[in-house]
Amino acid sequence: MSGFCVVAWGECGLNRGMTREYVVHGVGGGMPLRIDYAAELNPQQLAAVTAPPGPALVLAGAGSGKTRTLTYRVAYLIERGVSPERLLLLTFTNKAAREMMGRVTELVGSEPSRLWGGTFHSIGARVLRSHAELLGYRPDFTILDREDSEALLKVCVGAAGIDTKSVPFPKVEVVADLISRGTNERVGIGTLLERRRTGFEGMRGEIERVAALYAARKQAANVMDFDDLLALWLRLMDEIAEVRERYQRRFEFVMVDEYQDTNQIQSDLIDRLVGAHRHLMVVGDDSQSIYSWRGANFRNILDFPKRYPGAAIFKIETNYRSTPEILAVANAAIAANTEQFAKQLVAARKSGMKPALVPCEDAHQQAGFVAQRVVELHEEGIGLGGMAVLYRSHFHALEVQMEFTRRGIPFVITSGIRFFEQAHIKDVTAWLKWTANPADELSFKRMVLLLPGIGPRAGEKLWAAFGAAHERAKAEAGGDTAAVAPSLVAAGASAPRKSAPAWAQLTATIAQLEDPGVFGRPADMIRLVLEAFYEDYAEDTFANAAQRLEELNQLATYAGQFASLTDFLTQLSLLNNMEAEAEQRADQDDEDRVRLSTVHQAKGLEFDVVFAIMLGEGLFPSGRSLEDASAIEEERRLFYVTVTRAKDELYLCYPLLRFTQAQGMQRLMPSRFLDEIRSDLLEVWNLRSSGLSAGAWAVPGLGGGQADGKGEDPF
DNA sequence: GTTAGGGACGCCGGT
DNA sequence: CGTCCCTAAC
Repeated sequence: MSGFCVVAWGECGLNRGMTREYVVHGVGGGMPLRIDYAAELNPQQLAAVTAPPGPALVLAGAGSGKTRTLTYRVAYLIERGVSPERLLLLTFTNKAAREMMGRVTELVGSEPSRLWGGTFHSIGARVLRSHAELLGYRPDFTILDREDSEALLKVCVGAAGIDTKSVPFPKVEVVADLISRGTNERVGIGTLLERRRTGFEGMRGEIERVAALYAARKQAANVMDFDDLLALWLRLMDEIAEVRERYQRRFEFVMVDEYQDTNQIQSDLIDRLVGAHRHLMVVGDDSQSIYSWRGANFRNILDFPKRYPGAAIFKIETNYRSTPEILAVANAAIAANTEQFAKQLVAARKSGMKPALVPCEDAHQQAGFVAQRVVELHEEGIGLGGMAVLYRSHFHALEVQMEFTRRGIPFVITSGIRFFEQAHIKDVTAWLKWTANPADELSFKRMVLLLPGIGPRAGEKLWAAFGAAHERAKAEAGGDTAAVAPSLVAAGASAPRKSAPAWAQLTATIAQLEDPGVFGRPADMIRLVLEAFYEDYAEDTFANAAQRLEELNQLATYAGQFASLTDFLTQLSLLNNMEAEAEQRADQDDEDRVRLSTVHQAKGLEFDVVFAIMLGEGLFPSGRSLEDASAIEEERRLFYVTVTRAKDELYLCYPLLRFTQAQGMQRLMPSRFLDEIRSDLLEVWNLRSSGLSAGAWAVPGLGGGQADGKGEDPF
């Protein structure tokens, strides 16, 4: 060995007196740090990046280089001699994980392949694959999406003998939510019921019984839902000392991004992962906590210093992203919130355009304005990829979508319907899921219900018949690995007579899928299902069969990059549409399209120009939050996130009228968040009420329009 | 027992 | 506007 460098860190933090040595192989002794940290980071960032081991809280305001700090921290640790496999980098979204890993790769020069980085859920899946047996699962478990888990839960409500018609019982969605919240917040269902006062307090016992049945069913089917990826991971760490010690030893440095979005189970997981060594760095911004509805508790970040006594605290407050004008609006927007760390974002950039306040008559005029302005800005040389339209809810984008389509403005939308949750995608993947995990009852039923003449009833019978046949086959084979196709043939005896030809086709297809030459190659498996069965089925079933088949072909192409079936299926379950798309075209940068996105999905992104639309009371803040002070505070944080996405230009738009099918045309109050901004921080742009054409509005400072009606009260 | 068609209803957000 | 549930016909 040519040499190794030893890094000793002692005398620091709570590890006073404890000296650790890290060895990196294959580099010359005493290798100097390749990256000039002091030159590439500001003093606040540098302090965090070079922080001594031990607990550290980094409070990084919007646009202050949070990701930069975290990636440099990883690079720094690696350069200091910490082996990449000793690091764990947890993020909240797949997007953040991908970005972070990409930047680390760039910085360090080559991909630190043994560095573990990803979302809590994906890391959980990874850990559980290795230890599933310890929890009564097999390593080939499949993952339920929301739809699947609600379907299973529905079965459990029935199995619990609850007659939902004669007894008032919450809907499955509500039961699912209760179970999920209970898991994520680590509280009992009774507590949740009392907290919500929904009137179902008396149903506590029944709901708990359903929850227990649901857990048992999942285990029997060898499937996990999203929450299990966290809950079972934590159980593993809590109950099995060997596993706990193994991961605590392995991950000597744990880093967590977006810590303000962690919920109880996630912060417990973090505690369990770092154990006694406490080399934990968490990064976040309490003002950007926007996931309380799924149990995120920004108290986690507020209380971090209490939870980890002696934690070093770093504040990074220089904002490099936005103009001072935009930052002033951001600071004004968040000021009304009472519960937050005091912090002051300091602008680093020079002055720019004052953010625009754009009252519109209705959503249609608003869409016209956005489209028109996009075209103008594009002509001024701003790339379409640098522009975004942000909104509270998916359906707010409808008019803008139509207007962009009409005018031929290229855009990408983070669609409300998830690609992987569409019927045709789920139909085909059910075949793959079931061959990967023949215990998966839901996938089996989805698959067989596609056949003509087979409904829920026949599906149930076939499932039972298959189970019996397969048990026999396994016993005869003397193991656990009998092929499933022969058992399917046997089960076919209980299929309705008229479905016999289809059943023969299905068993033949499954036999082919099981063939070692095909099994485990997801792209080939998808194509096989398409050819053998689904193309015909789609033609007969869907009006837009051609489009759906095209999407399935795309799915096959996407699947081509996966070496194993399990990897592919896991990825399918954990990635949403947009992320999969982003992965697919990661190398092409033909991204010259305006982005239409919910604020939630735009978190962590930045754009030259941001159009925030539908800023009306009941839309943003959403109607459901109006009665609840803490919900309003969360909406306000969401608004803060919206504003801080903008680098150069920000347009705050709202319609004065809103059409709902329930109440027809209604007057809409502008969002309270707009009222909270001092009026001199914004420039009012008045659109002509007669509709839109080029230059139809006052464009302060751009000379593009006439200043007619400027300053006029829009009401 | 299955499927097709009509009527009611809801509509935040994401792993 | 689409989904879901219920009912009536195949």
